[in-house]
Amino acid sequence: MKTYDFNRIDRKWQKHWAENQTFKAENNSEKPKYYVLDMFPYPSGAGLHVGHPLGYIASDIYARYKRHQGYNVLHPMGYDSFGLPAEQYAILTGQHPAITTEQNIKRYREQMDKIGFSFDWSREVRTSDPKYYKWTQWIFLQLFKSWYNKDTDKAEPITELIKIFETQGNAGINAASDADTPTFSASEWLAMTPQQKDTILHKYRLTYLAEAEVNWCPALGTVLANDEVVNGVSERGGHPVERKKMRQWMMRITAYAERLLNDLDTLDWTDSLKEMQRNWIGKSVGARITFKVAGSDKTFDVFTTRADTLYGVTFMVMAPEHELVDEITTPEQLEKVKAYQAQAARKTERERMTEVKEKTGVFTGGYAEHPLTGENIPIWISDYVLAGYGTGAIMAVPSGDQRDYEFARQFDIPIINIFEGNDISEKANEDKDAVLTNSGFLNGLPAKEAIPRMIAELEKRGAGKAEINYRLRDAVFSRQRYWGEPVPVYFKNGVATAIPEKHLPLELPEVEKYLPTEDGQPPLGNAKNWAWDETAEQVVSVDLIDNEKVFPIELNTMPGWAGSSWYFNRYMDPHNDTEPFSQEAINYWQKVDLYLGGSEHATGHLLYSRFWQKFLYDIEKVPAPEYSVKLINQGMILGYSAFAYRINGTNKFVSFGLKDEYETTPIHVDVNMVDDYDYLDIDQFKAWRPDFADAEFILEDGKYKVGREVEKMSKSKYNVVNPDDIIAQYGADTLRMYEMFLGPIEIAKPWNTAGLKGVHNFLRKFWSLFHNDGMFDVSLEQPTEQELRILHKTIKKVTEDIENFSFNTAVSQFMIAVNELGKIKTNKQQILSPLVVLLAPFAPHLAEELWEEMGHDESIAFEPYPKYEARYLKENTKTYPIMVNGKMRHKIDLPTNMDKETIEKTVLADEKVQSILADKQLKKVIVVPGKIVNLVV
RNA sequence: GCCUCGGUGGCGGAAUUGGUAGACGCGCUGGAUUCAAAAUCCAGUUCUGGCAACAGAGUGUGGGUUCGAUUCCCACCCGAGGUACCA
Repeated sequence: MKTYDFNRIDRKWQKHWAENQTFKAENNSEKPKYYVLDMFPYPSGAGLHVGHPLGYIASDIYARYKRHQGYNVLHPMGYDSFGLPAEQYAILTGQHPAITTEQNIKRYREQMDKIGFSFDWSREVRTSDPKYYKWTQWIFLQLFKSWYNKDTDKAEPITELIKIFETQGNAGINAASDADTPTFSASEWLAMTPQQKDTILHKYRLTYLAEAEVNWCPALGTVLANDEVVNGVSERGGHPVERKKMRQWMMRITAYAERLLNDLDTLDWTDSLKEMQRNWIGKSVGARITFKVAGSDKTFDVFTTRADTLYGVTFMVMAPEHELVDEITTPEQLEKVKAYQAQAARKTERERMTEVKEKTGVFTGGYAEHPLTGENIPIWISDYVLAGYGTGAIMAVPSGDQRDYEFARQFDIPIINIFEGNDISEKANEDKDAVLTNSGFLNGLPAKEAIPRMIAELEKRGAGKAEINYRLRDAVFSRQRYWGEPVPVYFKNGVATAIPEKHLPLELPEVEKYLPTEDGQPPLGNAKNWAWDETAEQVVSVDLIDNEKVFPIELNTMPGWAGSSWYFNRYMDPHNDTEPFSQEAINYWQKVDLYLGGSEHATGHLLYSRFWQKFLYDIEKVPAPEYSVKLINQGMILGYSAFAYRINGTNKFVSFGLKDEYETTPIHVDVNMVDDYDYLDIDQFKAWRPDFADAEFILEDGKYKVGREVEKMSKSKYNVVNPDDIIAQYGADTLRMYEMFLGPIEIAKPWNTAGLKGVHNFLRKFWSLFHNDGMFDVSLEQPTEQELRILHKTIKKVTEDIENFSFNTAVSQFMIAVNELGKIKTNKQQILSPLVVLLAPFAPHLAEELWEEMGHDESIAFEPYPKYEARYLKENTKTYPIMVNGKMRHKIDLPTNMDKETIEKTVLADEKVQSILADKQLKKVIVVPGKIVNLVV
């Protein structure tokens, strides 16, 4: 007798789809297009766990659903295959990262294939493939060759900028450029050496070299971007990070800050995700105010959002690294200032963060002149002012800013109270509605009115202007690593020069060691062939470097986010060898229609890729300034860790319920040794690790119960569940449906196998509807009204649920349908056939099998999606709850098309209603048609 | 501290222009089947009281609007995520 043989069905149809290339998408079609994208994975050595495919399953359901609806669906997958783990493995073992990566990808592919995804594998991309990174390098060079014109609000060729320099100098240019860009005339430009010109151009390029304060991680031997540093330690590995000045490649993402911020309004993303990006960009509107150094013609600027508080300034604070500090420090203060600067430089990010409580600082001995009153104001240095934000200096208003207040109290600096009715003995007043006093022409005004007046006054005096600042910094683009895209640039006597585009890709050279060189150069410093011969136009040995024809190539590689910042466009035309993607392909697919991925990429990938898309839009390579309007964040599936409790100092373990009677230490045990009722398999546990072999146990009810805790799924916590195991036991369709059934896709939830059986039962029951004693048995009889109602209700609800990405409730709808149909033992083709199509996105293997059994030759994958018919949904009557004073007393069935007055009359005429109302005074009747009748007594 | 989201049975979670709270699944209880068990099927399952009919309470807490609030408003408590000396 045949049963629901899911293993056979899975294998059969996965083979069928692969052999027939069922899901291969064409770049042109009569059908409307739809592009469903997943964030591609880094192929790690650990393989996939049940948490990884959650988003892939959801997107696969939607992609399959769209195919049924008649769309030409692009649903690709690839690998973000440059990355640190493969490199670290290479350092340990000497194995080339490409080999490790290849193995890992193979494993990932096998695991993904077992789940039955409808990816178009002919479009697979890998960021570490030279054919792919050729174009990552190409985009890098386009950025290198561009500057940002704030007047046209877009990127433009640097050659145009050079023309302006040659004819007019740079005075009239409104560009996104470094703060320290000098002003020069056309003749001054023409007189510059190539090196000087190069230095200037880097202040304008969208990728540029700069001496920048970076997050240096000594343990990893590389710099990190801001989003790769979490709580002062590296995101990967948790190593300490320090601030260090280094010459680095940078990406001028700040040029796009305003557009990145504004266009968030056009995106259909979750509020929290948009908010994260808004905070990260951190726009603040304020003013730049210029202060003169007393007794000198030097000036310096501060940035403030509260220009109106200028009369309350009693001291200035500069960041310890501020360039003017050395000049203004008096000989008497020199020693203290130097000591403070040295101390500040030594501090790691983490130390700075933990020492926030107390303000520290040193007086420089120098004074600034107040731009309005002319009074002398002492200049201090302190690390509470950051070199990297605003101008690296502030005007301190202790009565209006809590940090300044604390600093003033700490060092006994006077406080001028500039707010009416404010008590400055305890804290500063940060209330924006407070009215100013002691503030000359601003007295009596709140901040809202005072700020523009102050800015106007400052502009009149040439001492300030309105300005907008962003928290967002330019992104560091250099990594001192081997396993990344080489930067296609060589250094011609110090001038960074692009390798001609026709010679891309600049392929990663072989090295003997993946570690930095002995003199501290990045790993590429170990490469023998890593010099550029300008005349031969090829890569040659470093021994030939003569700095006349042969020059050294850049040793840094690109960061992990480079390759992932444009891959979604490459899928449209993945094998193109003459351009990143053809205009034909991008004009057909346009952009991603649905993007699924984790919110952990909010301030990394999702920001950088928007930036690159906008740049590609500016240079007219892509048709849309945003590539992903609709984004869904799938929540993580967490591990359900299990603990055994070892009694301290012994090899004895006590069961969870009794552990409080002892001093114990919890120890992670492998969740695969624990059953659904939290009981530990003691024999397996003893065999697990040698030191547990002779462990003793204190049991409760003859069993050992473990403790449970929800944690991130990770190998070290022994809470990893492999999808392969679930599939072997229950089949791919059960895994798919169960992961959806677990709860809404966007929330984090622990993996718990408890409900698996329920979903598996559903699939078995569904299969049973088509089979009688294991034999296929479907009748061609006409369905009854009741059966049609069940069918059409299910079509309606499932469709709505898919459209709302509410896949957990969609699965519930299927279960309801199969229960209802099971009760009346339906086996009618006219009911079951549409249900199979409905189920196909969720459980494609079973659906294909049943579809074939029903006598179809073609795959179900493109079968038209069934539509519901309203006539089967309409109920002719509606049960109205009859409420008395808001409490339900009775129910009456009434026709749905009855009007308000008739309902009222009918209800009042009802016998039961009259008996309820018999001795009560009726005050009013509230009728909500289609919903309720409320009698108020 | 600030920003965002959330808080519903023993558990995962349903329920939106405000209208019978707890769909569906798990678990649990009882029954059928079985020598027995597993599996399967049927019934029940928010809590309290009651054999029951039924009564009362109930969506984090307190208040408000409303005939009627899980849903809207105010205040607070708790949790998750993000962010932080950003001037």
